[in-house]
Amino acid sequence: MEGLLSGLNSAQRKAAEHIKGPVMVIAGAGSGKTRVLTYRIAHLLANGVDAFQILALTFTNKAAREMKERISKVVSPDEAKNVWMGTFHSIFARILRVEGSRLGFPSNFTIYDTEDAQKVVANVIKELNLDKEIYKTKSVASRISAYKNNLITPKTYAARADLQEQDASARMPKLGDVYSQYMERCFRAGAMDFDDLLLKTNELFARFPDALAKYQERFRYLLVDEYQDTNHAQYLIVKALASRFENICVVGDDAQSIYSFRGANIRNILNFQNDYPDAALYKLEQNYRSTKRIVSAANTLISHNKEQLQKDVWTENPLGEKIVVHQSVSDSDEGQYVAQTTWDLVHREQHHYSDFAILYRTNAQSRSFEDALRRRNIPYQIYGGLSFYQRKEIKDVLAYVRLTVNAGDEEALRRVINLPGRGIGETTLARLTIVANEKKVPVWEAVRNATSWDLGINRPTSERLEAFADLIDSYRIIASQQDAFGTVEHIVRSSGLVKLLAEDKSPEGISRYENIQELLNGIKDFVEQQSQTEDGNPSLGAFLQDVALFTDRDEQESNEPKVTLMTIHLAKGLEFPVVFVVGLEDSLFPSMMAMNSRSDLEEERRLFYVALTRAEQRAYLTHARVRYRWGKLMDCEPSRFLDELDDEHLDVHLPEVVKNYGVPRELRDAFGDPDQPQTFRGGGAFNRSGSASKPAGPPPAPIRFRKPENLKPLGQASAASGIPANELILSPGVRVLHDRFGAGTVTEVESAADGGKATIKFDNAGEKKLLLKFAKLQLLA
DNA sequence: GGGTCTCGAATTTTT
DNA sequence: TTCGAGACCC
Repeated sequence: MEGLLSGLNSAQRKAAEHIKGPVMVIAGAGSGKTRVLTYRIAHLLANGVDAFQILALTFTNKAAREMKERISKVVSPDEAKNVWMGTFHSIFARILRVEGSRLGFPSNFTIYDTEDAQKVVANVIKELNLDKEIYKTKSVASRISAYKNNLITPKTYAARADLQEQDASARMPKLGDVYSQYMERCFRAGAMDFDDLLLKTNELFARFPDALAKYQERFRYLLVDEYQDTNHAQYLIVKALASRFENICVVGDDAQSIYSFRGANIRNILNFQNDYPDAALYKLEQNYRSTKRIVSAANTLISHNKEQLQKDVWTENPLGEKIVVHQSVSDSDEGQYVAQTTWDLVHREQHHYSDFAILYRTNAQSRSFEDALRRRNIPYQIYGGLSFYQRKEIKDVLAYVRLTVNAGDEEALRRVINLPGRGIGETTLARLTIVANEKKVPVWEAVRNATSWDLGINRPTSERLEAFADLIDSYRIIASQQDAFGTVEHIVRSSGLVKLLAEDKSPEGISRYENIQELLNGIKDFVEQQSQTEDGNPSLGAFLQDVALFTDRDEQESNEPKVTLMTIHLAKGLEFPVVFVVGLEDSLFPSMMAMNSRSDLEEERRLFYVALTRAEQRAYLTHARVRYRWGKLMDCEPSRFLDELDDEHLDVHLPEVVKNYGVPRELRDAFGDPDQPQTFRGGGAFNRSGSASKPAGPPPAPIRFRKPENLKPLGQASAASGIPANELILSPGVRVLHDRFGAGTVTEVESAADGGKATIKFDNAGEKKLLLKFAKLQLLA
């Protein structure tokens, strides 16, 4: 143990060894926060603390998993296993499975994801006959979510004139009704949404002091990672649990608080010392990640924020290269610059593709980079967007599973009752809902008793309903006899889902079919994993609990080095040798919606801080002068944040013609004039000078110069000319490699508005027609 | 009850 | 532009 701790610097070590009483660790970017948490837990165990008495809360599954792995290496894996470590949601879901009956929830309650929750809201709005133009599903759902995160229940809401007034002035006087009806429906379905997991935990602890005492007694040592991102509900849970022994250690960085739009409250960390006047404060200020220039630029940037805890991040790392600020003509040009620079660095400095990250403010920006990378045949991986478990076909299968485990699950029922088509339509469903509401029972009850209850539904339809109920009941029997894999395999076959998908021979349909296979493989893995641990449970119910909160996007990690593309939000906690922060333009970054208030703008600045501090060796900041947004060509001004970096660390790239203008404020004056867009629509000249200033090196794929009037993103420009970008590298006879099908030969390439298709004869998988935008094809030499 | 078309909205999103 | 929801028609 001593050896372990000696690997820490003095601040890290003090934070790890201070185990009694409240501790706050302010951990600057790259300062070894995870090391401290890991060693702190190891140190607790070494000092005789029972592993069962430690609770560590994180925000992502990934963070929890990584910490678990690290701890297993330091102490015995058996002991590490006994530490409760997980996300707020998974830990409290686990507790609610045990204690939820006190609140009237079954132990097999369903967890509704955001999509499910929104569907419930939409149904309620409809049933209450409210104007859906005013009561927009999404905004109603997010209001409800915000209330829950602030522990405002429908009952509290009814007593809060201020909130009601607020909603009334947003023309939604009935919001309280929607909210309480929503809660009622979830309750009846035996379902909790993500916010409920926190809200109900608070309710449990408030209403049942013995339950609180039990967990206070059990979890004597609390650790909370990313404390700056806790919302009010999480804050209260932590506070309640800690109030007995006050052995609480929170770790965070106020400068990296970027989730206020989800209810995260930066005050929680700023006020920690008010909550615990005796709290010890440790600051981790030495950065081990980035060069001096990057650290210094980031410090200067964040110093523009008024609200922050005082700290002084420094590093012993080398000075490093200047941060490159690059201006591009257009968004597609920006993509080309990033791809070209990546290619150059890989070929001239022996970087691997996995060293690179392209970070953007919004997901929509990924396209120009995909296009450019694909043209150079640079492998990349986009993170974010739909995760595997959010795909329709996967959710369909899981809906059957959910319904099997919890018959009350109304959203699951609605999803699959007519999938595949069983002649049960909207009208029937509406009838069922009305009757269920009248009787205050789950909709399932109405389905199950369709023939015996008087539903006002014709005979054949009632019989179809009963047949459906029989089908689900039969799954329940299978589930009690077989493991999760056997059950789900049976479900997808006998429900007709597989047949439905197998009939769809389109590339998308094939991909959906493959996803189901993938899901089954995943379940097989789960079952095998469970059978390897002594207290493992391979049942369907256990699988569902595992999967409900695993909406993670870190599933597929391949061995092949790839460039990473993700939003800055997703990049928090990660690091890369080379980082491109792209789209640094006012109203994109900072976002248009964040420019109205100082606190919003400060959050955007923190976001930029997070982006910049992901970089270890090199950082590139790019912005474009024009960009396609919402289908329109827009003039863009450089981000105000660029002005906030010190010039001495910057290396500013401009197209030759404008080099002598300086940056970036002047740039705005020179090019921000919307009346003269022609100035820089002389695309050709700028393009040429732009590429002339790039480091030498042959581009591996053809780059076409656009005509002035054709200044469009690559995909569009080339589609117009009949040669979609994707197809530039594909032609009959070309050998390619597909993730799943292996090697094959292209036999035909078709143009299409959506990016084209290719027919490929695979060596071992036969001939397939693939949509190029889905098939991640690699060229074979 | 199921398919097609048109209209409208469009940050970030650990769970 | 792109996606999804809802209207409309068979």
